[in-house]
Amino acid sequence: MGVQGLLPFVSSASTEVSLEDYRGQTLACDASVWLHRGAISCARELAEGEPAVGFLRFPLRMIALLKRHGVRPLIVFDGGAMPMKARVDAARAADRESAKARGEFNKTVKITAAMTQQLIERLRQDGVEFVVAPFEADSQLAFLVQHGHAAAALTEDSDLLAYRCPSVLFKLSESGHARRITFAGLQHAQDSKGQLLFDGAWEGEWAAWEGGLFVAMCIMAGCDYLPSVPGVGVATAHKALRAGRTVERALAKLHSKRSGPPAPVAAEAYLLRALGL
DNA sequence: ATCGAGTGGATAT
DNA sequence: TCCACTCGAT
Ligand SMILES: [Mn+2]
Repeated sequence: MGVQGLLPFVSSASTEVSLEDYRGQTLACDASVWLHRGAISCARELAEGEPAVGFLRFPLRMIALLKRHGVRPLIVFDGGAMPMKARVDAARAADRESAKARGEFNKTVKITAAMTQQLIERLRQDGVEFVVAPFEADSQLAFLVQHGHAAAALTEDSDLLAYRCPSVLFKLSESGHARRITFAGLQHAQDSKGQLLFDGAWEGEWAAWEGGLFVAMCIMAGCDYLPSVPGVGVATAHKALRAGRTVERALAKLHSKRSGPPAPVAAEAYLLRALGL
């Protein structure tokens, strides 16, 4: 899921880059999207339990693409299931079941531990480095970049920005080009009218976003771990935080303007605890 | 304007 | 594992 609507919201902060820009460097690669895309090529076989290895082709091709540009791939796999993500996991399992009933095999694709293990065996043979994250790959990718083990993360997941990953590459194409968003670059993100989103409204505004408001915005707009607040997306969360300048005042503002059923209390409690407030 | 639910898509020839 | 797009509701 990621943070719904976040990438379009901050797209002005993205720049076109080439893998050539990372020649001689390491990129931490999100294995899950590559595996899913690969699995589509043999979705029916996988759905019917037939032996299949075709799903390996796409990830191996992407690794070859990186190597061709002199980039060292560090493949990051999802590890254990996150207890807090059980709600989303259950919803996806139900979606897969109904898709199977309708014969839409593309939507039944589930990456199993056995499939992950097959790719890992190939990586071992090929001498490609990899790590298995304790839980989701998202936070592991951010960690690797934050600590200098990789120059950037290569993924499709907007959650990497919520995890404050310093540099993220999205939408890699066969030509070796991608869109890069750096966390620091968010300071210059603009709205459609050219106005800065996270700086310039008051003295030191960017420092406040960098120091926690941006993460709070992502959580308020909805994450996989909590039921989202109805009617609040990225834009509304951004406006409330900008007007309130603190999470507490932003939440109070949203409460006061709220119509309809009361907002879930649990989400707010978790948010405040997550932010240490 | 903004949200969110629904739909379609990612492969490969 | 995710995203982009459309469209009705608010
Ligand atoms: Mn994620």
